[in-house]
Amino acid sequence: MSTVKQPPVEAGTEHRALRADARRNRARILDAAALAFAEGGIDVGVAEIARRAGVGTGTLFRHFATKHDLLLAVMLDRSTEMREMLRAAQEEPDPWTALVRVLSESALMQARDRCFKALKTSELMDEPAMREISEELFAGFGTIVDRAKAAGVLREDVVPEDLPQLTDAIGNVAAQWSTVRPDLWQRYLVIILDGLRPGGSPLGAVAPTMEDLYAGFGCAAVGAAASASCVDLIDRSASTAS
Amino acid sequence: MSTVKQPPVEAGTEHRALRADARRNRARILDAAALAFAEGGIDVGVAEIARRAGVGTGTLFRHFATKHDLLLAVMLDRSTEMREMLRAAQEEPDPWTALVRVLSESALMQARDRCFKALKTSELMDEPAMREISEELFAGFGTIVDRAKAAGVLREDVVPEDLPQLTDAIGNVAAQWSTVRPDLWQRYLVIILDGLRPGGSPLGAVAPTMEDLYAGFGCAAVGAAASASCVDLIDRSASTAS
DNA sequence: ACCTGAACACCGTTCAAGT
DNA sequence: ACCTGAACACCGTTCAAGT
Repeated sequence: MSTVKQPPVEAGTEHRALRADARRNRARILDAAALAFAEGGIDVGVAEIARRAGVGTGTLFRHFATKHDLLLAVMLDRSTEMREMLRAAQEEPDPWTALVRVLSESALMQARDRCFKALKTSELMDEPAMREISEELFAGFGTIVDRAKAAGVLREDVVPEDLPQLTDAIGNVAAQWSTVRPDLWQRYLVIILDGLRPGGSPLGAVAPTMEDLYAGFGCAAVGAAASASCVDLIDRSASTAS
Repeated sequence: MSTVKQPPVEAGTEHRALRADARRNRARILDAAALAFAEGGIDVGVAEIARRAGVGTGTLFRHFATKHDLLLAVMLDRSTEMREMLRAAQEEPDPWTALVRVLSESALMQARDRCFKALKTSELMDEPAMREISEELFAGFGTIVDRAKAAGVLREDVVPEDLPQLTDAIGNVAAQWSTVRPDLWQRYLVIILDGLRPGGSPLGAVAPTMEDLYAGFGCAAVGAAASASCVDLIDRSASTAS
């Protein structure tokens, strides 16, 4: 006869002596969810995840108060993998190779796991835990970009905050064609890499800041004031051609 | 006491003398849906669309047998706009400017309308009507690419079938930052344009075909055999740098 | 011939009842 | 302290009853 609802285990708060069966159930739910999200996308029913984990749906919601929380836990794991990938890339002696590794390996990660797409769609980036890891990832991007610039192999007007957009662009192609043409993304990686060499045309829009990135993730409404500068861009780009 | 279900008006079959009120309702539903999808994404409830259109949900489903059909009808309209945009771009005297226009204007379209994203996510590309229009769009892409190659302003190893991926990549950025940084996509457009100039590094993956593109849209399962060629790419790209 | 809204199936979430 | 599944709310879809 519980009149007050018991709050589930917080995501951040570390498990203070969970009962043995509870710990095992939590782990099985996470595993089942990660697998289900990866191969089925984020629309797989929570009932199926519970079934695959061998628990009741009530148990699932005891550990993760909402489906969103479950997805968050899964994505935090994935982000950890990404962080380790970045750390490895930083030890790469050649600065250009390091940049290529970051771009191509994050494309491969997105090709393998369907729920990376959810990072932009869903409101996952509002979570403080997610931002914390992102901050670390961005720091890693900074090192990669700075080294490449210092070595003179990367155009000077690119900033670390540009990298998420680029990994995204390539990752989307990699994810969409992962079965039919698993290597197709490389074409666009090469095109972008060529465009990142020093001595390119002026970029035409001021560099994004950290605040821009976070604001962009939370965006819900639609703007309609972007049409004006299009003509400018065409003129500028045309004058550089041929 | 209708025992047999009456099929709703087919999407392709042109309205053979709809009753006046029915025609008006159909138009109002389409308008309401287009607006709702554009600003709210494809997850807006069909009940809200019906309410905005001033009809009952039953009427909505009489005209469009399923929500998917309604979305299809809306997207066919949007594709028509895109076709007209392409036609206008083809009349551009300078081949390079024509290419820039196609890329930037499709980015702007995606920034304005949230449901362009649904084109890849949803199974909309399975529809014959959608393919028909796509075929026409691809033909337009072909003209743009051929002219630019002939003028010597575009690298030779790019094919028309590459354009959808590139417009997608830029369009995604445009859509995501449409409110916060409506011009941000231009940075990546410039980078990609620079990478499209003649004399770039070898692309590293064979060009996509029409069949690849259609297969990619229908893809549901996840492949896991793409990791091998990553190292090759890094080596190849590193040797070209500095 | 077309419109309508109550009714159904499905999915995320809750909670009283169990151990 | 934790697990469970029936029950609830919500949304896409249907259909018997209306005009």
